Amino acid sequence: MPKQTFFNLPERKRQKITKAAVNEFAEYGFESASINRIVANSEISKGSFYQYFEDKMDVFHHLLELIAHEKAEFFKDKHPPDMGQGVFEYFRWLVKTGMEFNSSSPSLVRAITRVLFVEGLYYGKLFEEYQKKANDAITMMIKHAMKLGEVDPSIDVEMAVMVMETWTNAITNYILHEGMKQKDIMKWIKSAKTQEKLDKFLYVMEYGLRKTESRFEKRF
Amino acid sequence: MPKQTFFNLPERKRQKITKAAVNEFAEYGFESASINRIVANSEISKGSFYQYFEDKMDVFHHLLELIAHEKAEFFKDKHPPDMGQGVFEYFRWLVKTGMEFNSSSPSLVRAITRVLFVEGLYYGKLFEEYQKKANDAITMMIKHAMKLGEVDPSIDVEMAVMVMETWTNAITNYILHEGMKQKDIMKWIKSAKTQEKLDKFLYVMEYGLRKTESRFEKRF
DNA sequence: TGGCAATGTGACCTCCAAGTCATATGACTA
DNA sequence: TAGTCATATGACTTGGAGGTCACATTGCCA
Repeated sequence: MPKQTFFNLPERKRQKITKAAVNEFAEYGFESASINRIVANSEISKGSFYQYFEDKMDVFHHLLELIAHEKAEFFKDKHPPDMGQGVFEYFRWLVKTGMEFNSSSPSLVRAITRVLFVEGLYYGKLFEEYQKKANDAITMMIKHAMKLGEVDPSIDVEMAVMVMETWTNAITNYILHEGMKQKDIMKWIKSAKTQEKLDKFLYVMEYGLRKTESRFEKRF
Repeated sequence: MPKQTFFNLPERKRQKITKAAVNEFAEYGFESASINRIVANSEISKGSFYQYFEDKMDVFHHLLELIAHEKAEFFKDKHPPDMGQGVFEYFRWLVKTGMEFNSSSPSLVRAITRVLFVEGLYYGKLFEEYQKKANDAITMMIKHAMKLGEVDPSIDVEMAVMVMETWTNAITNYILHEGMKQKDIMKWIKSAKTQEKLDKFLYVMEYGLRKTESRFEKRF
């Protein structure tokens, strides 16, 4: 947690620092992020930085809190489909709405995912608790879907969770990577073409790659 | 490419250096790998290092050549199933045999995948050509499978390739991560339990997560 | 044995990182 | 106005990175 001094700062200054930190982590990841550069880009002195934050991890924590807050705000007035529609429909909504959120703060999301789910793979316990949070939510969803008989019962919960996480990550990476090239990323996300792409991703997750008689030509 | 001096070295010394480099990249990735540590762990002097290699990238290139060579050796006397068995059967064989290879040189594989497919995501053009090679092979396979009508035709080639790559990566990461905890990783890979796990991964890729009437209880 | 080319060495260079601290600034209070 | 306290500053310390180079050691051949 940043120190009180940081929260006493005028809004604009705080945002400038936050923005510089976001860009730094998004571009360099955690390990290679440089406090010197953050300081230079936010036009504060090195000494000030250490009056606001304990260290690099502390700034990153601030970003984690920020994204949690922003995500909550973003999802507050969105309405998920009824669970009666099925878990896959719910997950589809979740991913699509999640991507809209991502496109509303692409750098912040990129910074967080890069650190948590890419570097995090190798940093052991450092970021474990944050990864666990995402995991828990998906686990609950899967267990629910299993009870309803929507998920293939020959797949165990642990694996299904891993599949969904793998896909969420792959899609997020894909969207951020492609989206960064667009001039209006939100518009691009909402475009029919991108939405169709998302549908295809989720379709493959749901039905697999193999052509099977029963469902051929049902979609697209 | 390492300099000639490196190849003039006695086998044992060369192996010691290689081993130190492998461990360094496996543990720290490319960016954070330290030549000082490689030098210390291989018990050569800094000066010698620069007589053998141009720079950090040069050592890494050596590892890329090494893994290509070792992989070719490993696969030389393995026999893939007939293509008549179907592309998915072939892919299953490829992944399983690939995992056996991975367990025969886990640190080397970990070093390479970490750099190419994790850091590589963010380093732009640096490692592009190597990623492309893997891509091309899978693309060919998919196109072949499409012609034979094994892959769902509503999925385009590009996406199918991405799916297979995503899976190959996810499985490799999973296996290396879990496998590193085992005392005999090769034995663990070949165990019925692990093989079943691999089958399930590939089953999900092939048929998806959703329970569908037609194939329920056909497997496991 | 003497001489020379190839190989090996580590002190040293520059650069940049994280983190510290004596000092300056400026706003508010007695 | 004088005094006090929170805030701001950047020169400085330490440490480790990549890379260089003058010199030492080795091995081989005339």
